[in-house]
Amino acid sequence: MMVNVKLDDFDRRILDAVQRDGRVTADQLSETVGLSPAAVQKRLKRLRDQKVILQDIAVLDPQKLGPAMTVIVEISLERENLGVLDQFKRRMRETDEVQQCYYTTGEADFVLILVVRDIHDYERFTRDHFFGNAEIRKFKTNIVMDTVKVGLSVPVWEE
Amino acid sequence: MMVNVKLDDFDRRILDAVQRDGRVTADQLSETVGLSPAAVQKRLKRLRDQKVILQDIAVLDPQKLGPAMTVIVEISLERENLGVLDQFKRRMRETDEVQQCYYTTGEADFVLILVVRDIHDYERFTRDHFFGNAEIRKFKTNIVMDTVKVGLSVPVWEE
DNA sequence: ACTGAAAGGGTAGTAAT
DNA sequence: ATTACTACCCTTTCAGT
Repeated sequence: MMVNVKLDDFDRRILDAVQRDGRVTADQLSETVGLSPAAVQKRLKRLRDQKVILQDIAVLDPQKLGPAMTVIVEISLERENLGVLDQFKRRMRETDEVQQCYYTTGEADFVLILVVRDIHDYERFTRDHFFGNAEIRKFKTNIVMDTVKVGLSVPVWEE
Repeated sequence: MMVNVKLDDFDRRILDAVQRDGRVTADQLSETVGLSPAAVQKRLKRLRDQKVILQDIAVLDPQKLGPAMTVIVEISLERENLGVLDQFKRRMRETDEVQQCYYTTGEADFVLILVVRDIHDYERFTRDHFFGNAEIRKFKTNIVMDTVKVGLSVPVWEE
């Protein structure tokens, strides 16, 4: 379960760089962080092994793949027992249209970020996943008009 | 503003693969898509030039970087005029804690996904960005207890 | 049909990591 | 040593005549 990973400032600088651009070479990185290319590569390998770097991915433009719409949905469940919760989570993880899913406190139990083709596609989604599901008490839909900022970047804080 | 990029099934298979794992080699890709490594690379270059692939990034585990908390905030503005909107958007783009920002229809005007250190850090954020801002009518906070699914993956539809 | 241009794949050699 | 990049050549397609 090793949650305790200690990172120094070199690690932080590397992480800050690769989360902005994962294609920077160790050579370029060596200059910005102040280590040799080989040292940078060793650290990168360690950071991946330790799952500080979870994955390296390409970010696509949804629009370019065809008509696309982002929808944010807040869901309240009927009653929260573990079985229902886990089943719902599993289903969200398995569903392609679900880009992100958060289990939250507050008004909503879940917040989903979906990418669907159009409003009809979303209507179909609600039929398949919400109306057909007795556990869902209500849900609230927010259509995204402007994706102001997207990313998965995390502040790399100084200690 | 050439939005029209036509993609064939080869492109789709490449995109589907790299958005899951951006570190697959052209060699490996060549097998899964059925082209030569060089052809795959040429397509990757084109897809990046055409901004179908927007960026290649490393995804970090926020927890591993120190204490971290994800918060989803729904914001309603006082009155929506273009100046206020644009200024707010710009500010969100510039703020490190703001991982994602969406301008939406529905109950909320904006939905933010923040990554902060702890609840006190969030309190400071609200003071700096919400209470000090006369344009913000109200905001609703959802603390994330479980990040069920994260990613920026998009369905790569068949035509 | 014939030709020439354009697009895209493969091979192979070179540079980078 | 492995992987990425690229220059070169070949095939297919399609436009214009």
